[in-house]
Amino acid sequence: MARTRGSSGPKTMQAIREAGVRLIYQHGYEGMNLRQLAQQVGIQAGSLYNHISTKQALLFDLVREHLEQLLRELDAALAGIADPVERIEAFVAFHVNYHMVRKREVSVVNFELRSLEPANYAAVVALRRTYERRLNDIVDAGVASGAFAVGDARVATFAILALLTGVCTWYRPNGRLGRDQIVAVHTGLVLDGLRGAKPKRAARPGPGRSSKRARGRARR
Amino acid sequence: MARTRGSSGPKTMQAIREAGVRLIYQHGYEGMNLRQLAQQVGIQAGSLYNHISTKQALLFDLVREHLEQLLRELDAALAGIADPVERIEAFVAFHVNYHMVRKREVSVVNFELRSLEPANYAAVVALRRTYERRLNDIVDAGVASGAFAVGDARVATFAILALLTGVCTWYRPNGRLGRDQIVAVHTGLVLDGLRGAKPKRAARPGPGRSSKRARGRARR
Amino acid sequence: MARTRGSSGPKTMQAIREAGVRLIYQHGYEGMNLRQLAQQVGIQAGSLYNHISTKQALLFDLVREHLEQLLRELDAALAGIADPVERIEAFVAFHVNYHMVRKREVSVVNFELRSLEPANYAAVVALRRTYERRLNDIVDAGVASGAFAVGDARVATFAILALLTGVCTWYRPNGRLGRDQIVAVHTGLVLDGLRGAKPKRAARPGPGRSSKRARGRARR
Amino acid sequence: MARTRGSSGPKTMQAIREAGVRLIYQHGYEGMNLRQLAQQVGIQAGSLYNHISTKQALLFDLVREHLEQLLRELDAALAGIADPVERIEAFVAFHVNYHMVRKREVSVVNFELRSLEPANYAAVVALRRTYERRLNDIVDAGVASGAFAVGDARVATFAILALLTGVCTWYRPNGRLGRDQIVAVHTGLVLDGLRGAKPKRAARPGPGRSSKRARGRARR
DNA sequence: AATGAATGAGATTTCATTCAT
DNA sequence: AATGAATGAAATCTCATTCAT
Repeated sequence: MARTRGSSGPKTMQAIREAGVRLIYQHGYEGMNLRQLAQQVGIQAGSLYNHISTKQALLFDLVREHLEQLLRELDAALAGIADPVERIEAFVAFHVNYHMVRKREVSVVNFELRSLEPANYAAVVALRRTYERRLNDIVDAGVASGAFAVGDARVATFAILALLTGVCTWYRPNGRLGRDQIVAVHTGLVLDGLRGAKPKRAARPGPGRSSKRARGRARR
Repeated sequence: MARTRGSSGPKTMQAIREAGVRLIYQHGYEGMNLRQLAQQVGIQAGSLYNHISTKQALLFDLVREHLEQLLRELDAALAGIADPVERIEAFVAFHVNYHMVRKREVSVVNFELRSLEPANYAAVVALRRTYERRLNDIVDAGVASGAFAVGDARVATFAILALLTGVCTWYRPNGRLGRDQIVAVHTGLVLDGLRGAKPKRAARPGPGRSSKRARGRARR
Repeated sequence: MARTRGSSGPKTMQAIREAGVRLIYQHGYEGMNLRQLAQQVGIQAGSLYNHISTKQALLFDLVREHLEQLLRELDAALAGIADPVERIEAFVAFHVNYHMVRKREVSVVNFELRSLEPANYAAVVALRRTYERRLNDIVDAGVASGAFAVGDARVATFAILALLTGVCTWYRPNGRLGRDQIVAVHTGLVLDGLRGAKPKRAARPGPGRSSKRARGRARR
Repeated sequence: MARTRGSSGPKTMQAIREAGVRLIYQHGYEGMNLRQLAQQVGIQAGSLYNHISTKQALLFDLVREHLEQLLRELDAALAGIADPVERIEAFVAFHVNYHMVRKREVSVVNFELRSLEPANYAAVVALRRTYERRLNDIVDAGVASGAFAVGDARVATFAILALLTGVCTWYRPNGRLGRDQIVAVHTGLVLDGLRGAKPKRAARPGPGRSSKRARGRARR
């Protein structure tokens, strides 16, 4: 007899989360409204408040949970790897894959932080810093071991993150390149950047400013 | 003689533009409201409509004008340079500097497109594609000449743009590094990525400054 | 137990409709504002939007529903009557009574059509045409049977409608004449007009009725 | 040096009047806005105030002037005619022609009175009453002379006005009927109504359902 | 846990009117 | 007599949130 309409039971919260990410990704936090959200979940707007406390709390929840999961999965992906080059490779593979598979969640995390209230913002930025530090530590270790040569480790860290994160702005699941290829290309770019390139003309002084070698791929 | 109320004259539109970029940068398009904007300009909210037709039209205007200016300035920066390596160097220097100096305008262009109505969105994306094509063409030319070796020119183009554009998310005018240093670091990263790196231990010969850009310092 | 704030329940929509007709009658569609309307209903202006979608939609709703009801009631009033004279009598009685009893609704329907958006306007005009056609058909039937003699059935139709509808502009419930008397006067005027009058005092017995056609001109 | 844009000189006020009537006819007084009006005149909205004092004053002006002209022209049309029937004919011809030729002005006068402020409203209604009295007096005179037989002279007056005024709601300059024909038809209708019709074929046999209507009384 | 109707604050936009030039 | 930019009030509409049921 009971309730005839809309979603129900313990699945509702999950549905809210998923629709929330989707809508925030499409319209931004400010641009999303709770009536839309409720409609996608299949309930009335007022009913959302049986599951969330405020719109802001929903955003914070989504962002924090995804950052925590990101960190957990990163640590799992790096576990047991010691060599900086291999750790970088693992990091790139993990980060790029995660950003392709969960591009919506990631975009929300990256672009909607400004809508967080100060306290929430601080908590989230701390998590993000932790993630950045993982990469920064690898770069530092590689520099220390002589595997990498970078002008500035901090800038390099940001640059790598920007480079790798950029993938979630253009990746399409059925695009020209498969995920493995995209990972390979980015791994090549990052490692090349971290090692420093061999001067093109190397030891031979001649004018020949060129020499064709598809080395990025070759090295893979 | 002079008008007594509020701001006035031909400077109002310029003030609206500037305050608009500032506020959209801070709060996003949806998060900005016209009362704030009017207040920053020093007029009443309704008076904005002597200068703009709608809030949406203001966003479109700001985005389009900045993309057009970006293109004009890029073309000026590349004018007269033929060699792909030098063109890349010029591109990086221009792009990074522009993104440091006008980080707000750039952020608005990059993050607020989703708030454009379909027709406006299409127009803006076309402009952005034109800009991307400039870089893509340089990469292609470099590959053709043998100066570059990349796995996939299109992905490389996106990767470089993401890398370089990322700078506007963390750059602070009085930060640790000066603008020239940041440009140098990024030039190094991009050229290394495009050329393919020398395998790490390769017996790197002498100082061999490959080009007039300050890469030596960056890599050090 | 009961709700504490404002009006509520399924009666609100009805209250909106009634207050809407009243206010549009008084101030016109453009002249009415939703604050007034909400106040008369006993809710906040924003709460109206739990019941209507836009102000325009409210007008359309009111107009369409009243035209549909008008048609339904007319058809009920004419049901089972075959003779054109009797159908005219029934039409006049119905129309005049309706326009006296619901003069506000009728005025809204007649005067506020120009405020309807094109699509809504078209729908409403179609309904009104249907109503006009009912009268036109009766006139045609009377002309065919020889009961009526009119110069032009279409003009006569419009003239009768104007004549009968005019009553709603001056009728006051407690005026000098009762509703039955007003109906009787109009029935007389219409039938006289449709049959063609006997020249007053005529003095000439003959068949009289000078000519059923455009007598005005002839007399000129 | 002198003025380069827009209309000018003594013709501006006339242009405002004409555009004002047109726009009020189309959108109603409340629905018309002064920017539209200014645009049709070819000046800026602010410049209107060199010619009018307020929007309300413009409406009052338009309405009053047209009513005064209507009265003047009516009196000219009736001058020198003594016989009630001929006076009615003259009245009908004048009124219908005026309402066909100036349907916009007339509609404004008829439908926009509710937007007049009380003082203006009173002045205008007084003028309109004067006009109605002209017709009422003719009807009374005809009844006194035995030329007309109406149930109630006052109702008949309103009915005739409604009937004749209705023409301005459907008349189109290039319609099926010419102005003369329309005048003729209405003259016939009015005279028939005023005189009382001769029962169609007299001595109507049959069961005669006609009698439940209170017509006998009305015509008495 | 859901509904549906309400609140109240605030958003964008409109508009008559003013006024220095 | 015209302009163009301003005011300030008010309009329609949106939306997060509350709450009796």
